[in-house]
Amino acid sequence: MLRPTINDLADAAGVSLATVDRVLNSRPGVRQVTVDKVNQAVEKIGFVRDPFAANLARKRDFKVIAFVPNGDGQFLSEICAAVQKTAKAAAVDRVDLILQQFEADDPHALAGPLDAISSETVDGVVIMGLETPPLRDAVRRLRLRGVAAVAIVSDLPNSGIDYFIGINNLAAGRTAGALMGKMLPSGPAKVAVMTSSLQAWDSLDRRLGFDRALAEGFPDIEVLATVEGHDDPVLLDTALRRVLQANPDLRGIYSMGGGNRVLLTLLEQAGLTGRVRVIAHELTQTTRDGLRQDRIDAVITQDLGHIVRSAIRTLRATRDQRPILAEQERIRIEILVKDNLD
Amino acid sequence: MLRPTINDLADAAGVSLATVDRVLNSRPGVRQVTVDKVNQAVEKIGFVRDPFAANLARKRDFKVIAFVPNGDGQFLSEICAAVQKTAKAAAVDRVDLILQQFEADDPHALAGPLDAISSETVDGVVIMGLETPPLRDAVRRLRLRGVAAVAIVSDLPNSGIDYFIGINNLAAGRTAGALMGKMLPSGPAKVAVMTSSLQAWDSLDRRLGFDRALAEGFPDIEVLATVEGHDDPVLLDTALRRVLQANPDLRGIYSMGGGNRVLLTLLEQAGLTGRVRVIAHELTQTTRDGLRQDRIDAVITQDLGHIVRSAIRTLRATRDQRPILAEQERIRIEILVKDNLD
DNA sequence: AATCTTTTGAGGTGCGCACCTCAAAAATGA
DNA sequence: TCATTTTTGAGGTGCGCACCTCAAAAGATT
Repeated sequence: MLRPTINDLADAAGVSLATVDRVLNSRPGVRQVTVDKVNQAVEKIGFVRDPFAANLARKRDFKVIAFVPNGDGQFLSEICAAVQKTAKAAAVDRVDLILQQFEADDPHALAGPLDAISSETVDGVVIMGLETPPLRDAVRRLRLRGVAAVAIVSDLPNSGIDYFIGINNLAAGRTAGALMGKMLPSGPAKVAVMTSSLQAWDSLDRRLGFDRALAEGFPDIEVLATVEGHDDPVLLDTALRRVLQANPDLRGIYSMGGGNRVLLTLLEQAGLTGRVRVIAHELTQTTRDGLRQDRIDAVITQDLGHIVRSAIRTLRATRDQRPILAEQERIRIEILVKDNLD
Repeated sequence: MLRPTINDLADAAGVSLATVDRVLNSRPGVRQVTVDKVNQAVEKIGFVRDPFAANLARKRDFKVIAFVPNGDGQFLSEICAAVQKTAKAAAVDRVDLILQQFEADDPHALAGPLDAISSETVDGVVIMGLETPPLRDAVRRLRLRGVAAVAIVSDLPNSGIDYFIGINNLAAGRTAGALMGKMLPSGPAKVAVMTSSLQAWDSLDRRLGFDRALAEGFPDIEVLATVEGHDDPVLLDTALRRVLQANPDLRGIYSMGGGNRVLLTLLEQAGLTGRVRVIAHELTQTTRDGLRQDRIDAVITQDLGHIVRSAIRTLRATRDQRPILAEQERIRIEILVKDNLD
């Protein structure tokens, strides 16, 4: 008997197939004694439910909605592209993945649609969003209604989500810090840090990690105050110019969020390309080109395709009550240089 | 009709279910006209076979044998561990993965078992091995017998395998070179390269890539001749000592294969830890500890778990005649520093 | 036109499981 | 003890597909 079936299980437990079914699918009307008997038999013969056959019999697809904020950042576009690509490929596996965008600025723009979701029609949701009280409460209600939920990219620690799929941003910042330290010649040096708030998911953690790694390993390096662009290219340009002028001895820049296009243009104009170490976040068209053209030294990124696929697998495992392969679902903090780009 | 079934397909094609079955499973006795009719209907209604239901009906598991050379290197142990871990997890998906080791030194040790494999009992094989004429021919015969085959870690370019799952070692070497260059202060410097032949899969490519990246981006850096340990700790120790003595101004070491334990011990004894940049390959206990203890600056590695899982998925997709998600199966050249280790 | 061959259709069975109904058995209460 | 409730069993159906058999229809050959 290579793989015990429910029939084998019924025999082993000394009960009927109907009872086995009741226990396996936690249907009511079974005494605890009998439940235990079946569960013991499960252990004894090593029964593992075939999820494929189960879902086939259930005759239902696995429906998932992915919520991604709208906006014109390249990073968001990449996320959406990853979702749509995964949706296409996952259709074969009876997964119905739908991308739904929401107004990023309005904290209720996501809560509303979430409240409209019923466990009758949707099995799970993937959420990319910053935790706000309305969102937190909406996710909690959603979970209570029996809908599985995972957060991607940015954690929702107090929302009662099932899992967070993404990188540890403190560690990402540390990684950038360690790299920056190793790439600068020993001795005193100044390093700038920039971000553009909205896209700068978890910039605080990244900054903290960056500072810590440098303080621990490279105490001679001075990290300037964070330059914030607030998603405004002009504003960012002005702020960056000021920093460059005030610090002619600047040796490195850590770009934690968007605004890389502005940064690279400015560095080029200032004749600093190649003379200032640049570490940026997320692989986008700009950062990819930046690496290729030796205008960026390293990019810290996460595999968005992996994140989305992992989110789907995790949601599905949750519903099928299957274990999760932690190793497979772990999102790595990737370091990209010109040569390991593709 | 959310997902057309073979019944819908039969209707759309204007033929019977039996004929649809004959066409889909390429059974004989169908006129070309009819075949075309069915295939056109497939396109028209967008029929996609449900691989789960198909395999359920086929009532057969997916049997795979993974061939890994024996030996006492840490890298090989990691591979074996990854195979066994995957085997356990894949059992749920009706995949029967078996690890089979072979004598690495004997070119026929792998060819023999491969010749013994029949497509009746085995669906696919995963091979980690260096290409030799006997192996190449054995793999070719295997493929002719209808058994799918993928190579992992090291490519078998002339063996007619279905896919290679692993990194491009030239690019890996380039990556190491770029990192080394960026981590050394500008100006002239000497860098050593070491390997320990047997475990040093594709060391030639790595060396080549390393040299190229440095020559292109950091022409001031001089790369010394490769130190070879031939899997002998004493020999390696002696050779390394000689290099260190002859080059007191050595600033970096690129370890392409095994022997990292010897290297790190030696550097520690020579008081060079932290003064010489060290880039090593493959994440093992030694390199992991080395990173943690700041004795290694960076490790170039590949996710072995990913490789094995990818190999299984690829073999399965091949048998089920499903498309392969290139993006998902791509193995990345990972750069690890202390802070993005886990 | 008669025979032979190739092609097609109709129908059934089972993979492992979910889900349903109805009756029988067991446990519980009065 | 009998009536009531709870628990269990027996049996069936269908998910989408593979695979099998046998007969009918369509072509090809003489």
